[in-house]
Amino acid sequence: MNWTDERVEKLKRLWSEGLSASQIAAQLGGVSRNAVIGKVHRLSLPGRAKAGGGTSAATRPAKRQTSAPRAPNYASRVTTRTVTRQAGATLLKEEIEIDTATEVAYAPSRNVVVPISRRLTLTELTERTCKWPVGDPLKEDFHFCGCDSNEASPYCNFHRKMAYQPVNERRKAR
DNA sequence: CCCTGATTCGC
DNA sequence: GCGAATCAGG
Repeated sequence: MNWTDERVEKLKRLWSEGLSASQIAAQLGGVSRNAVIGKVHRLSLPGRAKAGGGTSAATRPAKRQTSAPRAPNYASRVTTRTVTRQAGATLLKEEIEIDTATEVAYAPSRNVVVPISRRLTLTELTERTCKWPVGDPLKEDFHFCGCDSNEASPYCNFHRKMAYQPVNERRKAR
């Protein structure tokens, strides 16, 4: 794969947006993260602040609403909470709005923790990321859960249950 | 072990 | 110019 003008432009754009080299490589396709870094240097693009060691890129805060089906006839309060966590390639710092009614609807078992989606695109999935699709594939917003899938399953703990458990198990558990 | 960017150097 | 290997760090 050679560096066409389009690919170079895309590289510049994504790099300036703060995506990591590996993420850019995934989106461009056909190149390694080393190739991306090498190209960045050759283009004399500004490196990441903090010379001499990998400072993680600042991932832009993505405020998203959890638009899940609302439980009817339930008074729903919306709480806002800020969550920060290091998730492998991505520093996630997002303000999330949680509809309490939605939480109940999707987490009927007291032991289940609803994961926060890493919002990965198809090319960013690895062998240990949850491949549960989120949203409408025809929409821009479409992404995959991307949480740690614990090696055995293609899904994370939560979505594995979603995938393999019949709906009626939720009733029984309660 | 996962990841990050930086540098080197044979091609 | 390119990028794998390597380094150095979180």
